[in-house]
Amino acid sequence: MIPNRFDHADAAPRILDRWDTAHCNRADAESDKPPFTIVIPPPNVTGALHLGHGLNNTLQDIVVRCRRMQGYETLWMPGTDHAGIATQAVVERRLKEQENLTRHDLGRDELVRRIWQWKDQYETRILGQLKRMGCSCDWDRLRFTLDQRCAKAVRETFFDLFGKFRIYRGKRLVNWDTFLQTAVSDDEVFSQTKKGHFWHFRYPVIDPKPGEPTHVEIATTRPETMLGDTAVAVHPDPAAALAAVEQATREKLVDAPEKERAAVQAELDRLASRTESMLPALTQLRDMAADGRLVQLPLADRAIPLVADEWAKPELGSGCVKITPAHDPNDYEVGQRQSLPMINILNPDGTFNAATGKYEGLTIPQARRAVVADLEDLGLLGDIEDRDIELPHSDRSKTPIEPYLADQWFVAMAELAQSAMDAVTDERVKIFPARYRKGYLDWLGEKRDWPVSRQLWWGHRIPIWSRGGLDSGQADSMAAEMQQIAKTYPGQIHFRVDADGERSQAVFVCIREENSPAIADVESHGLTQDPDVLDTWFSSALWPHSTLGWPEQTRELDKFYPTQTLITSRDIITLWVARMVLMGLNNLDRVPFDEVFIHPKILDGLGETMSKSKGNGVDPNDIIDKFGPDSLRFGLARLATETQDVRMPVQYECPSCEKLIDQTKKNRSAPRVDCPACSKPFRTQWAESDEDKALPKAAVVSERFETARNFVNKLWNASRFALLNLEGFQPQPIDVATLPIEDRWLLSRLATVTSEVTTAIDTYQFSEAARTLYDFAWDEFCSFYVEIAKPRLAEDADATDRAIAQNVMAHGLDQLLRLLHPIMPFVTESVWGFLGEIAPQRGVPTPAPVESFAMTAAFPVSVESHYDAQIERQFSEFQRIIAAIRQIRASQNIPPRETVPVAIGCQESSRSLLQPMTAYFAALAGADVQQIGPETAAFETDAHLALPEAQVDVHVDLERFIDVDAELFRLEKLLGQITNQITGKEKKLANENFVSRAPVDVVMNERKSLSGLKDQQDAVTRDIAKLKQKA
RNA sequence: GGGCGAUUGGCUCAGUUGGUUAGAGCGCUGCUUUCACACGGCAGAGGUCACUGGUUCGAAUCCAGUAUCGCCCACCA
Repeated sequence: MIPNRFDHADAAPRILDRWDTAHCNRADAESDKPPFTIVIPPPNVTGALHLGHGLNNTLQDIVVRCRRMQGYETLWMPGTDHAGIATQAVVERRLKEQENLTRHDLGRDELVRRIWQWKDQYETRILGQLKRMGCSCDWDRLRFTLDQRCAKAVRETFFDLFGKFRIYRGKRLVNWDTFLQTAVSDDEVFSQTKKGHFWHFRYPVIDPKPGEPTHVEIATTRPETMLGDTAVAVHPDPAAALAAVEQATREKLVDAPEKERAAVQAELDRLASRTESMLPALTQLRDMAADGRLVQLPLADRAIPLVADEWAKPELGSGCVKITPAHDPNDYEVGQRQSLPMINILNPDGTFNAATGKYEGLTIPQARRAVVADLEDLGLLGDIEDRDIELPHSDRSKTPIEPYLADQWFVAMAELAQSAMDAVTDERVKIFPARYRKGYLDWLGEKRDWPVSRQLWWGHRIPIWSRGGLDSGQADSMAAEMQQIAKTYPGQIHFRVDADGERSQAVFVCIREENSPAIADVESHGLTQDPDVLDTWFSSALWPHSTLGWPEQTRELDKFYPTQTLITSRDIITLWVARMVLMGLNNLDRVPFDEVFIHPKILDGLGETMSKSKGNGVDPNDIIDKFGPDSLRFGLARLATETQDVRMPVQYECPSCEKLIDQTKKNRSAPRVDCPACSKPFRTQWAESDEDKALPKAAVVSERFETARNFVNKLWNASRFALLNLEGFQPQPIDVATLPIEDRWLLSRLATVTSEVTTAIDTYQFSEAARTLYDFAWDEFCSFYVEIAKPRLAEDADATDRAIAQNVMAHGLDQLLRLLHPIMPFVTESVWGFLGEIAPQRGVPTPAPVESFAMTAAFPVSVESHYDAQIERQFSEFQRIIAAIRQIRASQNIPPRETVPVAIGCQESSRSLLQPMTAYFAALAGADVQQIGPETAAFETDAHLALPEAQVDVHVDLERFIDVDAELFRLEKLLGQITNQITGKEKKLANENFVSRAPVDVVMNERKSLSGLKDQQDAVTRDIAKLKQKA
């Protein structure tokens, strides 16, 4: 009646439905129970979830379910992240591909509307994935980083920081994406090596004095930027700098490996000759710089200064370097140090602007050709070297990045960063594993101000209105007007007047609320709102409190903040975790979470991170389809160890024959693959042609989940056995002390396992928890307890004992289901339902009615009084005897159905234990135990195995089965092993140092085990002699 | 360039404070299909724990160095 496979596809949706109807996931802010809160790391709405998210959310759900069962008022706050630039870029790219439109064709409102559509679509998909995995979030509380609640928190925070002067405006070089026309953050930039050139050219010195050079030679990979040059730099102390480099190279030569010596030597020679040939000229240029001398910037017809700055490396190029502060990050630094003007030569779309005169309107490549040609005409062009150039590219648009000077809003980090560092150093926030503390502290320690403006349309619009170009009189009267507005709407605006360019001033007003009446007043004075939006991490940083309703003083906030733990991946420790800490402290003066657990990353079989762009990404849904949600979860938890990233070889599943085909670099980027098994083709995510698209699609899966799937099946079937044998179950109180040894053994093991699993989950050792449960369920509960219980549960068994066995079995299964539920919620809930029907009241020692859901049942607490070391030791003796009999049987090829006579030589104390277990020897090893006790005699045709640790001799009667050769082979091999060990131990004990220095108990143990081995050796030798005599 | 981590049977990984014969799953070999489960059961083969030194009575484990791989950060006129 109950099928022999767990049908997850059928059961899981119904179980989800039942949990949902009973509101099992819901957290109640009015509850008296202690709170336990986790906020989800909100997945980006850019696309569907992959296995990395699968892992992240599985681990959270394990903790959440465990705490819920432990009686906490548990809130797992779900939501998604608007992911600013990433989402906008995805939608813009699609717009381009499908409709050949840019965002400017649509306009701001329409583009944002399209992105909302996209968001709705993917949010639905993401939530569907999470729900299918069994994530027990409180779905009614679903948040989005761009929803009204979050918007309110964002504005309140911005307003507060602005008022505290922790938000300021400044010009900075940003990574400019000329395609998307926006600044992108450093982490959205990747480098690509391109073939390029190193161009040398000369700038004329203005009015050279006699003996001075007429030209300064510089070299660059970006000739067109010379139009924005505002200086030429030379090192302030070229002699010392050269000497330092030479010294360093000489030291390198000393310990350079053989194959590199020649290269290092050549470099040293080059430096030496360079010092000789160039030092005088560089020194002279340095003096000229100190003298304030100018050079003529060709094509732009500007005089620019020679400056002395350490950025100019005398060992490189010509030793002089052109300085373009507005278009190069390093030159920008030099410009700041040397107070140089900064000339922007680009328009936002990457074309040259009016400042470049006749080059206006040219694209960068066009301008480059023009500049080079013009310099050549002027005779100022020198050598052109070939060179590989690392060119930064935008991760989003895949186009080259231009460093670009732009107005940006910044968050001043000095105090905020310090507060977040303190929280970790004084352990208000604990990071696991602890090694990740360093990265967190180092990054915050730099206290670099946080640029928060993004030139995007998708995000929280910066709540600042401004008007620039004011003279000082206008600025004063504007300030007075704003003062008036501030009075009219108390607490609604902050304003300040600031410099705007060289001569004029600007007024900036920050408005607190989205629908503030102050907005109309402010705008009536000609102020307009900043078009930029905030960095997506600004709203993410508020996630733990914005989702609970801050800045409102809600019951939820009171009950569920601060949260207890955060489970996330290591690449956002700085971007997200650190910022949540400092924002939590700023807004609520309390850290947002007590503990942070950083879990491993999932890599594919080639050791690469999974991503859709590589084609090795795995959709959790595909794994669920093939293996079921419990297998997905168990498999991930089992692999999530503390030290290692998870290496997960990935396969295509052939849609025709269901064979798994290993992914290789080659086939994972192909649009179609021919199945090597059935030779039918299938398509991949890359299919483009209509022909390919018509093929069936292969799911990308991993056979790594097979073990977990088998485990689910094992548990299901053990449960099935128990259920089938609980017929007529009657709850009754149990006197544990009078139970047979196997029952007390099970209770003792349950006590141990419960405490181990609890500790493992408390300390984020998910792999350990999963393994402990796997081993216990499979090797102990199924392989021993269930097997032993079989005769006791049989219909013809003693009725009294059968009733007891049923009670213990029901209890054992009950406890196992509870322990496994956080990791495998579906199969356990399913079995829980069946068990509840047949045994609605259960428990040892006192039966009680059970909860209707495993999900809301109490998590087991280790019953210390059930732990019994003596029983566990005795039982393992029993297990070892079983193994010994099986070993002998196997070596003799005794057919499984045959029963063999067995004699067990043991101490008197063990006899009373083993005697009642005769039936189990029969059931587990096909043994007919004829004698047990100290005076046991060997059989006439005897196979003998000594278990010295247990002081037990196992004899099997081979009368009917003897295969002399096989038995001799077994004994000779055994003798060899024993002899080897004896040799090792004798050697060890002969070592005077060992005997005198090692602890007494270690030495004693060695002696004891040696004498045991020697007895065994004698016995085996005798057995061999006897056997040979016989033969 | 700086930091972090890894290197254990064919594959993927465990291995607690140094202490008997280094474990598991998959794969492999042999046996096994009325009796919960063949997604099962039993037995077995397979490892000089990356390398070189050191500390120690004793090292997969601690220390130093080397090699390879991975991740993060910085830098690249």
